[in-house]
Amino acid sequence: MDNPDSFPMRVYQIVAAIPEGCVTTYGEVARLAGSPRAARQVGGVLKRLPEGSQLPWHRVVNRHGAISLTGPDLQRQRQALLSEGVQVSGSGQIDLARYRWRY
DNA sequence: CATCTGACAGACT
DNA sequence: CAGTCTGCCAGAT
Repeated sequence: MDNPDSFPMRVYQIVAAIPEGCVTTYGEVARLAGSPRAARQVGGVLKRLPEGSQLPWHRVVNRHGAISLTGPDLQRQRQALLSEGVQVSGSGQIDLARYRWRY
């Protein structure tokens, strides 16, 4: 297991705190995790989430408010967001000004 | 141990 | 507005 201060663990705790019906960006998660320029690693952590994780990873999008995944993965994230009231265009575009979570 | 590769972002050209 | 470069850091090769 990772020690509590590891980057992955900090990311887990932050993402777990994002309220339902809201979204935030990879960069924001990285910033809150204490590594303002490690946005890319946030994606890396979420990508390797253990099977069956209850972490709301779908509430994390890129700085443009767009879903960064492609193909079927994009549709899964889109559906997850739609089901909790977040409007998402067919291409995966979200209105950040409206749904962005402010810490 | 050296390199490469990203679910990104910000600064710069 | 579209490329290009760099920081960051875990995993894979």
